[in-house]
Order: sequence, then C-alpha cells, then structure tokens
Amino acid sequence: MTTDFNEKQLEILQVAEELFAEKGFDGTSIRDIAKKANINIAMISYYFGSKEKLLESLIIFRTSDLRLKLESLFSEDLTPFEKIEKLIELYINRLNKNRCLYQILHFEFSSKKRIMDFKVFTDVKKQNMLSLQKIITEGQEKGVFRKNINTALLPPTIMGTFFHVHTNRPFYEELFNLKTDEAYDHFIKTELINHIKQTIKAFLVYEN
Amino acid sequence: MTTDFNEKQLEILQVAEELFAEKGFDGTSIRDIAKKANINIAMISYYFGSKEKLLESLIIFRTSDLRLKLESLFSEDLTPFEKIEKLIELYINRLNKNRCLYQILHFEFSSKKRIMDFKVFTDVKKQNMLSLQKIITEGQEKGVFRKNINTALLPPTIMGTFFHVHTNRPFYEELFNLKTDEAYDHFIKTELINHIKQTIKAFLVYEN
DNA sequence: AAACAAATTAAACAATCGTTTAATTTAAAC
DNA sequence: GTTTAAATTAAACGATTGTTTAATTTGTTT
Repeated sequence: MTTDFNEKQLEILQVAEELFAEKGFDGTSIRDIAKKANINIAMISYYFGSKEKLLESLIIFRTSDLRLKLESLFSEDLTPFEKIEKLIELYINRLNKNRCLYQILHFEFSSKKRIMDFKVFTDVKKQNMLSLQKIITEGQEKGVFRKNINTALLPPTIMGTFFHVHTNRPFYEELFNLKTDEAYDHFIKTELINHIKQTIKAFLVYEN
Repeated sequence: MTTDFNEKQLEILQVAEELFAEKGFDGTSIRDIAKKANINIAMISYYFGSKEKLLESLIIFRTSDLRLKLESLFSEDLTPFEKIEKLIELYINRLNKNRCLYQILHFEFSSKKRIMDFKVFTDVKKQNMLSLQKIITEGQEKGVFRKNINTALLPPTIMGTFFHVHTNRPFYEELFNLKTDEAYDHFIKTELINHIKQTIKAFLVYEN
C-alpha cells in the first residue's frame, strides 16, 4: 500500500477520521463521509477499494508520522527525572494531537469484529517501552529511582490517565469549567501533563 | 423503567452485553443477539421496545447494582492509607467485574451519534469523587497526605490505568504471558491493583 | 481538433438493517 | 373444557447499508 495520497484522498481521510472518531466505524456510512467531503460516494471505492481499506489507509497514513523519537531523548544531556518528564510530554502531546485516530484505534483494537493488521501499532508500543526501560535503568544505576520497577505498567498509567480524561471529556469539561476547545487543550497541556509527571515521578522514588 | 427482568429478558441482556462489548452497538444486529440467545428477533422489540432501549435497560440493569459503598468505607476504623487502598480495590474489582458494560459505555459516552441519558452514570461518578475527597481531606488533616491535591485527577489515573490495560488486553497478555482468562484475572487482582495502589499512595505523599 | 485516459457522476444493485404485523402456540384462570 | 391473555413465531415492511455499473465530464496528449 502506498503512503502518498492526492488532495482528494487526503480530504476523504480527514473527514473519515473525524466521523469515525465521532460515530464509530460501523456508525459512519460512506454516504456520511461523501456528503461531508463533498464528493460522490463511488469515489471512496474508487480511491480506496472499500470502506475497510479506507480505515487501513487511515491508520497507515497517521502511524507513518507517529513514531516517537525516544532514542535520541536517551542520549540527551539530561537527568533521569528530566528525561522522564520530557518523555511524558512527548507521549501526551502525540496522543493529544492524534486523539481522533486513537479513539478509533482503541475501539477497533478491542473489537473482535474485524481482524485487522495492528502489527505496526504493536511494534511501536514495544519499541517505546524499550526506550523507557533504558531511561529507568539509568535512573536506578544513578541511585535516583528505586529498585523493582515494573516498566510495562508505566505506559498504562501515563496513557490511561490521558485517555480516561479524553473519553469522558464532557464530564471533565463540566467539572473543570472548560468551555472552549482551547481551554480544554490548555488544560491537557498544563494541568493534566503536570499531574501525570508528578504521579510517575512519585512512583519512581516511592519506597514501600 | 422497571429494574426487574424475567429470565428471558436477563438472557437477552447478557447476550447483548457480550456482543455489544465485542462488536460495538452499531456492529451488532438484533439478529445477532436473537440468534445467540436462541429467541425470535421480534422478542427484543417486544420486551424492550427497540434496540436503543435495550441498551438503556442494560445500563440501568448494571448500574443499579453498581453504586459503591464508599460512605461506609469512610466511617470504618482505618488509616487514610488503608482507606485509599480499599477504595482502589473496590473500584478496580467493580470495573473488572463489569468490564463488558464499561467497554460499551465508554464508547457510547464518547460517541456523538446517540444522545442518551447518562445522568445516572455521571451522578455516580460525582458521588464517588466526593467520597474520595473526604478521605483525602482526612488524610491531609492527619498530616499523612501532602497539601494541594487535585482530587478530580485521581480517578482518571486509577480507572485509566485499568482501562488501558483492559483495552489493550491482547498486547499485555502476550507481554506478561497470560494464557488463560484466570491468569489474566489474577494479574489484574494482584499485580495491577498493587501497581495502582503504589502509584496513588506515592502521589499522595510526594512533595515537589 | 481528435483521441484518450482519468475523474466524476447518477443510478441501480443485492444485502442487511431495525421494526411491525398478523397469525399461531403456550399457559394459566375460570 | 372453554376462555383469555401472554408468549412466540414467520413473514414482510421500508429504510439504509456498501458496492458496482455504465454513462458522462474533465483534463491532458497527440
């Protein structure tokens, strides 16, 4: 499958991403997509082959730009704490930027209806965890992090906290009085990121 | 709406819960449900009125048994730390027990396709947060928890960590070599709950 | 200007969707 | 045993689904 799309295809992908995230894959018809993108319904089959292949194209389109540059982070001249903080910033900002896609991916990934190829998705996760492990080991060797840390459980806390807020966005918008998209975005980038940083740093030094 | 259902209705609710969680609300047809429950497709409209009302009945059926008894927890003769630990156990065991429903709820809650009444769901969350706030305030007054804790951000970490593991279950099953349902369940009830306890306790005492 | 392929369209396709109808069976009450 | 309401069924309904077809327009090449 190719990774370069023409303008019309990009338009379709963007509209599809919004609608899939809003109403789900099954909840969105190609007529919905065609209408919002101002194109004929036949264009979707014409360009992508089918509705399912449109979703596959969407995943490839977004994940090709997704790989975090964590290896370079490890080599930077920072303390383990600073590296962890920067790692969290990278993670959350990426997730926040591509919210829509992750909304779709998480649902489809846990759905047993379609058997899709999520290998790209899984590989990125494993790779990211290795980068995290290196930072943590370094912190332990320098004596600033405690021993016996299960690295695999850190990403669930980092990402899970973000996703839970995102999934229940209306609830937290009301709770924190976030009336605009900008207010919500600002909340994520300041308060929520800080909360996650605090949580992870606390976890890394907490004994018993 | 009534809260007591007959055997046939309970059978339908159970099957619907499984299928909705597996394939999504839109991805599941009432013919799928009828087939798996060994009943005629007309019985669903006959008993519940419509497919949407079936989902509403499912939510009411599960959440009527859901309200955490956190007020009683506060009155128990325990240290603030013990209360937090017990609260986390209550939370996660409830979520774990009703995984399927939450899978559905989270998706439908974030979906803009259906305008449903999630007031019951929202109210329970607010009430639970108040109970959590009481425990935290008590801990602060006793000097064991630090000041300036944003209580509203704790449930996202507690629940988000669980849900992220649950949503990516196949990934973590491979990672932790959990080959059976029992092994997965055991992992949740021991390692994951402990991880969350550690994280929250660390967060509650961590300064700067 | 003619020729040609690519892009775009309206229309039709069969399949499936949720729901309703009308007939039949079941089971309890009298 | 008859009556009556509830439970259950098969069949059909119209609407919508994803996809395909065949015709038309567009844009480029000769």
